[in-house]
Amino acid sequence: MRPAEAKGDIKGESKGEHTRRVIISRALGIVSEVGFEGLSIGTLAQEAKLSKSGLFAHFKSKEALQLGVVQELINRYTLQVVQPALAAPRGEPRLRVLFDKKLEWITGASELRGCLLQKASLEYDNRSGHPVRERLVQALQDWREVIARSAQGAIDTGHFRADLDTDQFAYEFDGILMMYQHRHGFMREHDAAERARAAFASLLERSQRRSRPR
Amino acid sequence: MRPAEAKGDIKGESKGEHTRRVIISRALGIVSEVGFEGLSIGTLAQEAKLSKSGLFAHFKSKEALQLGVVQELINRYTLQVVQPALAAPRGEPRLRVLFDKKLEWITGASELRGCLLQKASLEYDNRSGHPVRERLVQALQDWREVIARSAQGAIDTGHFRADLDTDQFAYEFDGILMMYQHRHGFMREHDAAERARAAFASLLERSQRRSRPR
DNA sequence: TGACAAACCGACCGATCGTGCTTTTAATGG
DNA sequence: CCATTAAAAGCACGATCGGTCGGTTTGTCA
Repeated sequence: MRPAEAKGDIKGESKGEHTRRVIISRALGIVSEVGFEGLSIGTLAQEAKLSKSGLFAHFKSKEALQLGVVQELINRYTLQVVQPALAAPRGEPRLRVLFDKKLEWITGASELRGCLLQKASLEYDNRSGHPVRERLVQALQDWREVIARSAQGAIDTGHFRADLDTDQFAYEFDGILMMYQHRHGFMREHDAAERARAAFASLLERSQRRSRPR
Repeated sequence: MRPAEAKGDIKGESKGEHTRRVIISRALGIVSEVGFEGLSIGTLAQEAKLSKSGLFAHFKSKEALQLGVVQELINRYTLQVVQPALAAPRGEPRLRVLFDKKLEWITGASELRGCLLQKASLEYDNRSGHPVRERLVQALQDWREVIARSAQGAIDTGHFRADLDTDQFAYEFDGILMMYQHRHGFMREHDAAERARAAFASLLERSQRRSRPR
């Protein structure tokens, strides 16, 4: 019979599960280099030291492979960006952590270059109905809500003024970070992080209470 | 037969030049659908009603083709976004036109979906040394300077406060627009334009004179 | 340990990729 | 109107694409 495949068994990991993790890990590296659509089975197999068919046995299609990669990306994003923020105290501190962690995520201490979610969203933006696109849309909606709810938390704690539009806050928050991805990753500007932090400081200031008299 | 196609017929244009324009025009459409690297000679030839080799004769390599497409993109961008702004009066009005025109450009009144320059910049962001990348970097630096210089103009005309950091202004200006591309083109949010305009209004307000004492 | 399923491989498929080389067709100029 | 030249087609190449299939190795459990 099948071995007991209880969910989330990291220690008792079967060979196949281990290989699958290796594959997706390598795939992430490739995707960050040649883009999402540029990920090919052959190259990936070579990278993972497997035969094409051996690799293919783990995913019944390329689309499933792409979905797996996207899901892994989302998992890492949640782990490295969202969760540290949720662990921070509510209000402005949480938003600062959220910003800093995403900045780190984009800067890419690891081998990943830039925010692959953003990259992927541009690659799939007119692939209506494509499962990968739908998954990305959902993930990025979740992300937007994380920002907006954190902003609402800052209102509740009294850091932010009560009439702040939290969705508008999320829009500008993410805009600053998207621009950082562009200035840092593509334009290779050395002072991109300073610009981003300055913009964020400005956003925070004008979101705080009694920031402007009328 | 002289196919005087209603499509922009330039007077002293030889056959080859006309065909080249048709090719690049079709290529732009394809690029906006399948991305920049996804542009293939075969598909493009079919679209332009040419044989693969017939098309290939116009560009000695695929890289040259890509460069041609990028250049055409830059030309259109200059024509539809930058020049209308330069025709507007200096100061805040010019910046408003710059913003509106880029918003229209992203929204894509034509068949083009979203800002292909942004799309391309993400596809080539780790292709260091690639001619297409270098061309894009230069174009986007020019764009950044257009914004910054327009902001400087607004300082000179007295609309903006004298101590405004024009580069910081350009950063936030473009960030709002990049976010619009994401919210409109990918997330398909109906109120993306309102969000963008609100963010821009806020940016303008806090750039104006006597908005806040430091 | 033996059996059986999971994991993996090598060969192969048709299609398409970018790119040459040669030939034919069409435009142009004297 | 014809000769020259430019433009496009025809054809073929090696490589790679996603994907299939039959068989072999290897891990796991009774």
